[in-house]
Amino acid sequence: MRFSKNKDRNMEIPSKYIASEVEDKWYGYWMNKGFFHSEPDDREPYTIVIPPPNVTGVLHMGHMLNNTIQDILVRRARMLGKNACWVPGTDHASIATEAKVVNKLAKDGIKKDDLSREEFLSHAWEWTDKHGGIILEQLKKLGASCDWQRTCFTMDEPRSESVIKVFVDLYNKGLIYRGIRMVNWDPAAKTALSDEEVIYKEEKSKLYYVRYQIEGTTDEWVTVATTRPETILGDTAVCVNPNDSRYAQLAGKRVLVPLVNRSVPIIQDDYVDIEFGTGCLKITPAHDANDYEIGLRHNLQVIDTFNDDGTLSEAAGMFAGEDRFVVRKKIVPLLEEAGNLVKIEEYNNKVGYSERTDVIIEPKISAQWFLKMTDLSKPALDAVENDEIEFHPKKFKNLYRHWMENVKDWCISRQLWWGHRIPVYYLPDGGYVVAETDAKALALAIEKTGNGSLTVADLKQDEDVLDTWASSWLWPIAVFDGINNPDNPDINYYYSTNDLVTAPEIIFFWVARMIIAGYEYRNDKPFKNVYFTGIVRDKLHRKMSKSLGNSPDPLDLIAQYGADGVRVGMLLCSPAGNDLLFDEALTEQGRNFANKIWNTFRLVQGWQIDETIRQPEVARMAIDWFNQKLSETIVTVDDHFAKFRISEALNLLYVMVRDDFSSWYLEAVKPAFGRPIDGKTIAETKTIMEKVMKLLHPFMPFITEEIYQYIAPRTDDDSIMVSLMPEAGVVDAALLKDFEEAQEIISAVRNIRAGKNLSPREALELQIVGRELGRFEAVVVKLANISVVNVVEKADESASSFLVGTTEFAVPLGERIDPEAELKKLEEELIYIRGFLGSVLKKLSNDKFVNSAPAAVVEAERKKQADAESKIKSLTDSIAKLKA
RNA sequence: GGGCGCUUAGCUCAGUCGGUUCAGAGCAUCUGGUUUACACCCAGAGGGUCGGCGGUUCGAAUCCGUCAGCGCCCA
Repeated sequence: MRFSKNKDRNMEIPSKYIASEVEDKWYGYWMNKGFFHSEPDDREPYTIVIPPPNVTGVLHMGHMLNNTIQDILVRRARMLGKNACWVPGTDHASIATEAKVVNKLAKDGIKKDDLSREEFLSHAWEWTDKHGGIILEQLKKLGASCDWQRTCFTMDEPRSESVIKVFVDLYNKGLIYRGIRMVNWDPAAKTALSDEEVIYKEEKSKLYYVRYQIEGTTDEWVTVATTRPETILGDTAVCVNPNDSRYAQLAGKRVLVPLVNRSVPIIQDDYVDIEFGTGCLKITPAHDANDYEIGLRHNLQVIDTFNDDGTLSEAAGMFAGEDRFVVRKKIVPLLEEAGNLVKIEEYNNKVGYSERTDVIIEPKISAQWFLKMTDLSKPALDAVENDEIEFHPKKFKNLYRHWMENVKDWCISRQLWWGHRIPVYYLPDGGYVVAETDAKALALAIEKTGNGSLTVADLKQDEDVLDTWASSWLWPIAVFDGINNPDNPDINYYYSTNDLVTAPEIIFFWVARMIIAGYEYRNDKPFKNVYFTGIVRDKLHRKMSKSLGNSPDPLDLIAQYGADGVRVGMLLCSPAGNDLLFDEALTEQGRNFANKIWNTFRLVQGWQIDETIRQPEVARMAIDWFNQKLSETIVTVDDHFAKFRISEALNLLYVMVRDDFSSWYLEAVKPAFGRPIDGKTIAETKTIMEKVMKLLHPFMPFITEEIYQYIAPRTDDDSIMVSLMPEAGVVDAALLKDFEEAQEIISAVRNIRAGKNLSPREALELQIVGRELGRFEAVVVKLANISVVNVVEKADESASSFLVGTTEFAVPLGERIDPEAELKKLEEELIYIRGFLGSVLKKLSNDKFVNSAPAAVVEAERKKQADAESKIKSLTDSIAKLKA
């Protein structure tokens, strides 16, 4: 069916722009025409891959900001004649999604532990199918010009295949290994977390001083300080600093662990801080990362006293099955009873919480899969260092360098079901093989064991899945299927991509790893520029969050202010790289701006046209000027975009539309009330308006399309979003300067009117002393409502005078002149200029300045001097005249 | 504790190479305005010791040092 965008051109245009009535119409039209879709061709490509939001997530303000910026970049690139492709998609978000599914099942009375892996996954897919993609539909409301035909999901088939293929490849390169490590254990999700997924919070807690009896004595003790008395049951040593003379005599002795009376050695290690607590540290290698390292150095026994769910295990010897925090409470009185508790102090420390489940992280010894990062990260570090990849703002380079130079191996396994299952297959008699598929694994197993009777059923695949980032780090490659088909036309054309827009909080999780993957798998950067947005906060600087309830619903905002209004509002408060303090007043400002634009259109559209009238001089001059102004604006906008100063580009256009276009240009060409406009001026005005709409289109796609379609007859395929941006002509700076002078004259005359309460309808005489007014005289005459411009040698005695540059102007006021006020005004100005002249003369009388400053600077000072002297002369003349 | 960054108008921020009448923008505030596109508007005004101190320089918001305050990252 053919989409109809024709409208009844005779209908009266409403005085207020109603966004909700046009936005869906144009989005539908763009979709229908396939304008968002890209295929490789001869044009230069411009590519962005979306930071994939959580598949079951909903749109929040951070997405709004991020995707607004991406859409602006993509729409602009498209209008610059590039083949623009913005690839959308979603992320499976292992932990977050699994947690949601577990909660949902719990509400239905189903425990995850009672389900098989397959049963659980079918629930998870059901959930994904139901909620997945909602967020992408929401992006359409924002106007996002994504190539929806290319929508990807990190767990769809090509992407899953890519992830597994990469795992096998890295394993075969010797970069993946299985290691026993202290990991951040989330006892609620029962999975390991990366360091980046742990949030440390300052907490009031207690420091317990506990004494351990020295073995073989009856009343000799050492006292340790600990925040975690429940871990005492896993102690396998007590440690002191070798330089601590207080404890020198303890070397080689043993102590008894309280309550369980286990005999453990007293060891010496530099790690112990002599100043902290008692200077004596208990060592629990299974439950503290530092203790674990010390344990390795001193060959200590490792006793894991916790279960995966955070309860104590049989190995603890007591409290088996009870929660760690319950045990902390219960163990204290027992220690006291046994005579081991010395004292308890209040203490502030930082406690790690899981980003996803918000439970306290338990350090835990665990077998995990790791990726060696040192060699892989080298090219990725270099690329950013030498600006092959540019960060905007630049300050993030430092952060990146610091992380990359201290990069740790990446723990890529997660004890979850929702995700890409690790392609490691354990053999019946020990050992394992790594392969993309069951069949390949079996073949490998047979080869490895020489046992031809093995079947798939004999292989046991690893239960764990891969960290979500282990799929999203391939995103810029995988969305073009560049892992599975490294030489396909899409990847060759679109990769590497141009810009990535994301948040600085995932610079390590995601950005750094994408760069690593890019060089490893394409030998090329994944993107040229990374633009880091700020965090959206409320006006009290608080991060927007569900729990605070301080985040507006983006869709409500769009309904209320229009997508264009919200986009403008977001950008107006988003300086590059800084957090933005969102305030609904800004979206209101955005809506008001849309309305302003709408009314300029109403004005232009409402004029009667008479082709027989000659074009007035004033209109011709205004058109000349505005075209220059447009060129100047385009040059500056280009520069802002080149530097990713998107907010500033919008600000410039905002001011240009409101002031230059509406207040100056349109007022200058506007025909007298009730009169028609000449054909030439209306045609040129519509051309100008069309250019202004194009410049605004990336920011405000809907209203600009509406006006573009309305202002001239269009073919069915003619849309502003696929039109070309206006180009800057040569800027005539002298002309712009002359117009500025005209603006100053007009403002000054208006000020005189305001001061004297003169009606704008009353035409006034304008005197100019000693020279002609210049090329914009007609504009001054019209906009200041001047009856006649007279070149005079001396201004009229009863005139109010003013200076523009060094030229004196005057408006004769006859009886209405107030000599007192006039005198006061002139004298104040004289004082200011004399002061200014003084500072200039001071510089010029300084030989050091004259001799060492560049000639141009000295020359400029001399010019200032001459101008000031000239001004002083005309001011003193005027003052003398008034006093006479 | 280590590292990085920030501090400019009431608020949020620009300010390029140290040099133009350079201390700026938007918002907010105040004053005036039902001019015929727009009160979701227009025309004006006020408001800053450029965090403090010291240094370099003919000249510093800009460069250096130092102190204070704030933020982020890492331990």
